[in-house]
Parts: sequence; structure tokens; C-alpha cells
Amino acid sequence: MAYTLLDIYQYLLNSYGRQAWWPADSPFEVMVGAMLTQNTRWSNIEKALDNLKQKVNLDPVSLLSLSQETLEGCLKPAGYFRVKTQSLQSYCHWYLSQGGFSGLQKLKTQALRNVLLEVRGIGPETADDILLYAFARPVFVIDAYTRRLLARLGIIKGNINYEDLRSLFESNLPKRVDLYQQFHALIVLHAKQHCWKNKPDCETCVLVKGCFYSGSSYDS
DNA sequence: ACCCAGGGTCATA
DNA sequence: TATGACCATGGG
Repeated sequence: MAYTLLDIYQYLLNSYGRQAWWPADSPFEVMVGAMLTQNTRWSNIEKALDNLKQKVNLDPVSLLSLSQETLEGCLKPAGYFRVKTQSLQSYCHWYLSQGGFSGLQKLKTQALRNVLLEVRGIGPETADDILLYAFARPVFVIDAYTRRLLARLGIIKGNINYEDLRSLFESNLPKRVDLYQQFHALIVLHAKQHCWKNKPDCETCVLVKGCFYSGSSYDS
């Protein structure tokens, strides 16, 4: 590959600087945000989080004290509000049954990942968001932007599966939480800054000349 | 009016 | 294992 993953990281870091990710007041809020943001803009999730905070403290016991209707009402701006209400309630029950944050923090990363994936509504990316940004584990988060960027750079084929791409990152980078947190944040920022649908040209982007990887041509 | 967003589940072949 | 339908709101 022309670029190593570290090259890409250095370029992004030099271009944008360090990012403050994930915005949240607590690890539990990170988890809630991770579940809500599935296939949805963060601005929508902020509205839902505000609705929740206006009713209760953002902790599992308080969330479970809300009726189904009330919770759905709060989550409405987040989209898929019925699905996400179910997922969030399942998560809260599971979280408490596992002894909360301190109980879960005792598990090794692989074990924690496995039990996370058993929760309704948590797939690989959401699990890895939670592992990396709430539990501070060295797990690389793969999303659509990550896949498109690497496909655009010719490093991977667009249809590489999640686990293969994750292991590509984790086996070619130092296993450092801070690095993983920054890298993922920078990839998302870069995609939004330069590779938007309406501005396919990005002369300031040295990494990908004429970069335009928001379209579907690199999805397959 | 259309497109899509920081995915996941389930049914089908 | 892989593809497709479905979930739903809000911003461009």
C-alpha cells in the first residue's frame, strides 16, 4: 500500500489536530449515544439526549423508571424510536445485571465485547464504540467512512467484512486507546469536512486528491 | 420532493 | 455467507 495506516493518521492529525470525542458527561451517556446514533445524524441524537436529561438522570435505573411511551417520546428525534426504545431498555437491564460499569470493567476486552454483542440492538460497530469510548479499550471502530476512505485509497476492497477490516487496523497500529480514539474521530471529521456530496473536489486534501468518497461507488 | 445520516435485525436463498 | 426489506426523524 502506498500509504501506511500511520501515514494516514499523521496526515489527519496534522490537518485537524486532536479531537474531543466522544462528547458526553459520563461513560453511560457514551453508551446511550452509541446506541442512538445508529444510522442517524448526531444532531438528532442530541435532541433525544436533551429530552432524556430533562426528565431524569442519565443512568440505567432512571431510564428503566420511564414508561415505554415516555421513553419513546424522548427518543423520537433520534429516529427508529421504537426499535431504539427496545434496545435501550434491553441494554439497561443487561447493564444492571452485569454489575454496572465497575462489574463490566473487570472483564477482559474480548469477553466484554462478546457479552456486549449479545445485547439486542448492539452490533459490531456499536459494541466497539462502547468499548473504545466508554470502557477505554484498544478496539478500533469501523464505520462506513472508514471503509470508504480506505477503499478510495486502494488499500482495501469496499466489501471487506467488519472483522477483517478491524483486524487490519489493530494489527498495523500500536495498540493504544488514545490513538484509536483520535484516529476514528479524525476519519469521521475528514469525511464530513472534505468529502461531502456537494463538494466532490477537495484541493486542500492531500490524502485523497479530488476525494469524493461519500457516494455509493465505493460501498460495494 | 428527494437523499441520506457515526447500523442492526430478521427473513430468505 | 450474503443480499434485501425494514426501522423513522430531521437537515441539506
